[in-house]
Amino acid sequence: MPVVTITDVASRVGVSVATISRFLSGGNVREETKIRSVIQELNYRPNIAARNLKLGRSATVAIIVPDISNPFFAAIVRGAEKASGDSLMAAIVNTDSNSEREVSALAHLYGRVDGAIFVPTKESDHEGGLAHFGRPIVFVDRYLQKVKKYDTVLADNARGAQLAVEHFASQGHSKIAIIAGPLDSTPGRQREEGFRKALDNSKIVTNPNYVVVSDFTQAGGYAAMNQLLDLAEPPTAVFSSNNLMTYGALNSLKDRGVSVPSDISFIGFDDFELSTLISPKITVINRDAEAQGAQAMRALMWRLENLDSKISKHSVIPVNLIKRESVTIPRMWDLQNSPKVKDRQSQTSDHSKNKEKVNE
Amino acid sequence: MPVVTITDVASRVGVSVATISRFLSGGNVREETKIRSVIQELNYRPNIAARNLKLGRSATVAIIVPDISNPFFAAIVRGAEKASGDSLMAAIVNTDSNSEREVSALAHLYGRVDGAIFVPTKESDHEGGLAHFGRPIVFVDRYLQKVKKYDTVLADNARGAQLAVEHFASQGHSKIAIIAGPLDSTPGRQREEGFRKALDNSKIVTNPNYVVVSDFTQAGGYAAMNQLLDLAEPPTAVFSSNNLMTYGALNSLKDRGVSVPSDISFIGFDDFELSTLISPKITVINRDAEAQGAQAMRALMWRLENLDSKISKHSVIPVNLIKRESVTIPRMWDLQNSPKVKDRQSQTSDHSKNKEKVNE
DNA sequence: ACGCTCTCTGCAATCGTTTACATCAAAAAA
DNA sequence: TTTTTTGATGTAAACGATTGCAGAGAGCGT
Repeated sequence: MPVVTITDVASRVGVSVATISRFLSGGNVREETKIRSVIQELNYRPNIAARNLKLGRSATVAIIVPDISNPFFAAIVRGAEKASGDSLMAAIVNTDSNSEREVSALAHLYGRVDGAIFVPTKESDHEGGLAHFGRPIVFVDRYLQKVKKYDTVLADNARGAQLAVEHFASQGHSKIAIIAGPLDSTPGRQREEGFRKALDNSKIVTNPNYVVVSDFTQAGGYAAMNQLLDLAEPPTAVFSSNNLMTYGALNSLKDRGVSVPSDISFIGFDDFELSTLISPKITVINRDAEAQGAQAMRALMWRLENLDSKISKHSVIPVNLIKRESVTIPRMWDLQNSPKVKDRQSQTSDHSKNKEKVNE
Repeated sequence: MPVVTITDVASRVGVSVATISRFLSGGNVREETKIRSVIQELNYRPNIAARNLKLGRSATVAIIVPDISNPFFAAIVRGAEKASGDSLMAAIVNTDSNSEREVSALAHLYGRVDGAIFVPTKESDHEGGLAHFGRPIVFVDRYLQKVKKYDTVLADNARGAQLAVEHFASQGHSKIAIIAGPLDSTPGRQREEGFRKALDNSKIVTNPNYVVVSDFTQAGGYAAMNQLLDLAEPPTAVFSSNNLMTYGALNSLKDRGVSVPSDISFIGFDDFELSTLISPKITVINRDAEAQGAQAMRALMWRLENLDSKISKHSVIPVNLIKRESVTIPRMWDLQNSPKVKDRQSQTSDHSKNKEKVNE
């Protein structure tokens, strides 16, 4: 299997390599059809390394995500990859939600890629690393306040929280809680802010106990929900700021025998596979993560073509409410007094029922 | 931001570029410390394209999977990427479970990568494309019978099916069914074969109606489970051959109000996130998918270093049974007669209960 | 017929490395 | 001391593409 080069093609056709090269880059050439057939015949493929060397680029972009196993990040990657077309190669880098690995990834990628799509774990300033990276970066779902020059693709986080609160309110809820993400992360902060603002709009006074700040992990969601349930006056509706915390919160509810939605109404941010398999089907705020990834890739590609443009672009992906079964009207007596969780547990037929089944 | 080359380093240190190059590739050089500091100072990074051009390789491998959004494939990718180290770049390619896109991906990758980890959708012969690709490929979870020269990393599929059957049998089940994957796919076939053999070992005669061949999709699992439930004498235990079909099967059971495990015991192949959130927690056959991906990458890297070796390597990833709540002993009367599904539905208090809740 | 523009072509330099080969000094062997 | 061995170094030729430059026809107006 001899490697066939542009020279082989040229000599076979009877022209110079320059002509072949020009043909390859879309120039006008006399022997077009013959060249085409010879390329086909010899199955010639341009040597990418040589081209990249000459052109001073790598034709590769990095997609840096905390965890590819998370369906949300997987969707981002997939959308981005799909949008990249044939001209670009995408190198996926997993940082395991580890800030240090983010900077080392950036350092390692330096000189190997033309740009990056970056979903940082925190908003910690990688500034040194970022500046040093020296190539276009598009941030997804995170907005570095200190460094304004980068493009971003965010979800409409505030709107999502607002939709959730409004839906709760429309069902008559006023004891509405949020399990928030880290306030030093863009989605964590924006969703919390949107939540507060929506409560204001609905003339509901915000109970500080109903805002518990967690960490976007399943364990965090579990603990946060426990904390809410332990309140003397627990909320009747809970909004969880991301999918992982939703898993944790639902586990907590399940473990404590609190029934959804009859005891507590629930909305999560970001849809998840299997959201329809669990009982009840969970109502969620959804966004098109694949579209978000695609948008990021388009933004990056645009920037690669317009390296000199100074203005940074920010796009926002819309969100929508998917109504399923986890929200209903609050119980009558919840509107009046505030029973202890304990009292309610004894009333949750679902739980005792579950126990029965397992032990039978 | 001037690009710093090996020449800059050389002249700064006061040696020739050859010396720097030798230092970079681990050779012995006099000015080692000085070189090191100059590289640091100038922040020199070797130009990958130039190196690849000279060395005639790309230092990139492709990881071709049907669907990165599937947690199983995501884990494969992750393990592979983690095992690749710094020397190799991994390009992920999604084929959307589309056989045509597989061959076009292979064609597109030709000349761009040094090798590939490939999880084909089917075992259809890409032979033309594969031969033409002309570089090492490690197959994951699929074994092309026609082309024996490739390395493979399979799960211990037969053993998995065997574990499931034995667990069912140990609980007293004999009406055991399988929702099998496509028999022209390695895992589909091996799991089905393992299932049959395990039944034999347990002296259980195989009821042909209890083997329904499906397609590894959620919809397929749903239909297959319906088919089993429609039998005059439905099984008391069902083994589903992959996670997607498990989702579908569970949805079917839920929709038809068949309670797990009191009405039917259930085991799925491959664990899934949230397997603990749904009621009951599903007992599964599990394998370490990340380890499988890592193993594949190691195999590929080994082969890249030993291109001439003719023997192909096949490794097998062990499986284990994770006991949870979806298996129990069959009902007494199921051991004697065979009631219609209809009769059983009226007995599933869980289902009516659910209905009540929704309508309340 | 002449010059002018226009389009296509080939030549050759170039991108930043690696490495075979020749050198050369120092260390080891004589 | 002389000869041989050793090991680091420099020189220069690749690797396979792109592209500025200049040349060669073709087409056209005068």
